[in-house]
Amino acid sequence: MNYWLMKSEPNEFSIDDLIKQPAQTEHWDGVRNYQARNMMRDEMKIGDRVFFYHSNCDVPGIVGIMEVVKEGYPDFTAFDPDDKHFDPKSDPKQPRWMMVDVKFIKKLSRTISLKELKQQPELTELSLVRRGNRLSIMPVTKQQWDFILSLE
DNA sequence: GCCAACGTTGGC
DNA sequence: GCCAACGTTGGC
Repeated sequence: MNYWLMKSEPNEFSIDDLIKQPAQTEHWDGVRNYQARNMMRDEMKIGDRVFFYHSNCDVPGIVGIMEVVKEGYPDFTAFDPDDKHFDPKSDPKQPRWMMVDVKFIKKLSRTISLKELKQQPELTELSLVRRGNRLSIMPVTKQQWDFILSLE
């Protein structure tokens, strides 16, 4: 099993929004970055665990856990001219963007803030805390995963 | 293939 | 709202 972290702006889609979805499952659409796309297309597998991270908000940080329940498939929002994430260059016959489905597992008892994560010597290799890293999806090692959960 | 211009991300 | 960092685009 692999571990991941995925960012979302809570005023766009928060962990509480995920909880409200049917089967507490939602497709993770709108990723328009090739590196992140490749991870969803090639590496994320059913059963993988994912931290839900709230970005661009009062207290950026990890707020919960979800799991991958459907592996990479075309992000259909790219085909919809009315969608915010419409990309005219993504051809349905040869989709440019991919997504996975994720299912809610749990909320953490508290937000583990970015500030706190940055203070941990154990996490200096975590992409999230590295300067200038803006990837919205990133891998987390098992060691990092377990350590982060030990902070809760 | 280089690189300047531009757009986006996201912390602060 | 600012702006640093980074990715993408497109002219050449």
